[in-house]
Amino acid sequence: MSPRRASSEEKNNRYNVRVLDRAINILLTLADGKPRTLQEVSDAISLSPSTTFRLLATLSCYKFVQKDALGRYSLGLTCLELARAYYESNDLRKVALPELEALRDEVKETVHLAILEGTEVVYLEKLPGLHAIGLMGSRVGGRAPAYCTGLGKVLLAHLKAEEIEDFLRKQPLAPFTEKTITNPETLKCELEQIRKMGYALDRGEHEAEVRCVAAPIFDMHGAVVAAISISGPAGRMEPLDANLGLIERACQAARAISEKLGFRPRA
Amino acid sequence: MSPRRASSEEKNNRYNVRVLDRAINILLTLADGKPRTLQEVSDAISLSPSTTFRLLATLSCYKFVQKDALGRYSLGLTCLELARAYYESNDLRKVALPELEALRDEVKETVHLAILEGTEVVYLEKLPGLHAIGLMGSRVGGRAPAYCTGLGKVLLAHLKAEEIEDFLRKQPLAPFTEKTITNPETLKCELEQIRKMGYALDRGEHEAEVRCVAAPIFDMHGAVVAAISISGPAGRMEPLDANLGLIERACQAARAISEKLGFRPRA
DNA sequence: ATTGTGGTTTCATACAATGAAAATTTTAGA
DNA sequence: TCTAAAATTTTCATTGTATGAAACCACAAT
Repeated sequence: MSPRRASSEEKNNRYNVRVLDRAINILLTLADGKPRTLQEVSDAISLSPSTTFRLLATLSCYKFVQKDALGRYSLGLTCLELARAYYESNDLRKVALPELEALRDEVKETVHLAILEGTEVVYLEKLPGLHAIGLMGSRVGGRAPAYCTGLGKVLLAHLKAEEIEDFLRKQPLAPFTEKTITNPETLKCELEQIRKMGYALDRGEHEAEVRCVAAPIFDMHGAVVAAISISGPAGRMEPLDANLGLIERACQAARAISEKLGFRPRA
Repeated sequence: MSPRRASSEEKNNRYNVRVLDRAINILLTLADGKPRTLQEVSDAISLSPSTTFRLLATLSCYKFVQKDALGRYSLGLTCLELARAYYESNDLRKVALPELEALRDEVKETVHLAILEGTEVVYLEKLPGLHAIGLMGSRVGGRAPAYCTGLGKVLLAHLKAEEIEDFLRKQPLAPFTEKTITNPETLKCELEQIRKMGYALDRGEHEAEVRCVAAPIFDMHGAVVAAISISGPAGRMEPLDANLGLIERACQAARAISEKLGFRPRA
């Protein structure tokens, strides 16, 4: 699904502690959800079974990982508990939540809050729409490629020109649907547009049946730190460009959140 | 709120890797949500600033922790991502979810899924009721004391007698409300009752205005591995004992989940 | 400017983490 | 059920890594 993190030793800052590096690699490896035996883990991170065993034992004893009945390791409960802590103390999320709830209740469609992380979007909050069970694949803590989602495009649009070039160099523009933008030049134009308009549209570029409007959130320094979106099935959202009420409402909510973060509209 | 984990070095299994131990203690320390400066962290875990610095640098580089504008550390995005992985690959939760949704839609009240962890209950899933905004303090990944919640009591009830004694030795029965059971003997009787009846009631023992019905989930070996509950405001739930429909529905959902886990009703 | 505080880097040293290999347990096969 | 093989757990000697002290630096407060 999302581009997997390369095996190991990729982020060697000068001061990294080796054991920690290794232990973290175990966790990241297990983050794909596949339970592994000791051997499989030790293969995955290229360490001797004895070392791997000791690392897993330590992680295990704090419930960072757990052993299932078949002796295979997977992530443990502590991961969930740390996430709750992160989640609750996340200012952006806390500030945005009331606005997002109001927005969701008003438009009845699914509302997202997300940030840019590398070449991907990470969802910080998802409020499912009030219609039937959502067929949207997004999950809190989950990722999606930036170039083909409303949230992603609006976040990319506000990067520096050089960062955008950088992004294009790193990220191949694979087509998810008919509508996915796969030409770098086209994407750059689109981003330009988005920056000027102040919002992004997604006409099924990632999931064919999903349409979405996204708007950026600014912090007190005027930097874009996150984005929100309203998404729903094509049936209810089209014609998207003409749906000015929805677009306006998304932008307004984003502005309200920005102001709560200390953003001054006319700087 | 929840009893804090003691400072450090408490879980010294023979084979623990020291650095890892220390790094994990940093994470657990930061899990209270309070951002800390380098010094505060190094005090909290009783290590020299240089060592702490290096550990934090490593954690930081994998986004396990992050530094805010004031140079204070708090938990980072990776915690959220690991949790998502844990969450999605959690079989119990996956199996239970459809049942829980059906249950929630039917009774319109808040539905929980939880497990016992030490002397506390950890919520794995929370489906908010369909009435107004919930005043319930529970959160996925969060904890609550076992002895004064429906979920907790039903989970305790199915421990071995010796484990219950153990629990009572460790856990002081502090009163949260008028109704909290603070006498160990009374609690033991209550647990006995619960085991016989097959479900637990909470008449505001933790949060004064909340009532709750909880039922146990069994795995294929007949061991109790989790519990579910229906909770709501006293106004709508009382008279609780007489609310046989609700009780029956909770037990039925729990049984359905148990069977999906391979539990054979009449063994 | 001056001092002080907290953060970062350097460095020599001790000892903690390591892998090889032995011991043990578990699994598979007959 | 017993035997062989595989995987896990433990031991152990060695080395190189994590360590804290102290030097250094950035920056705030005076």
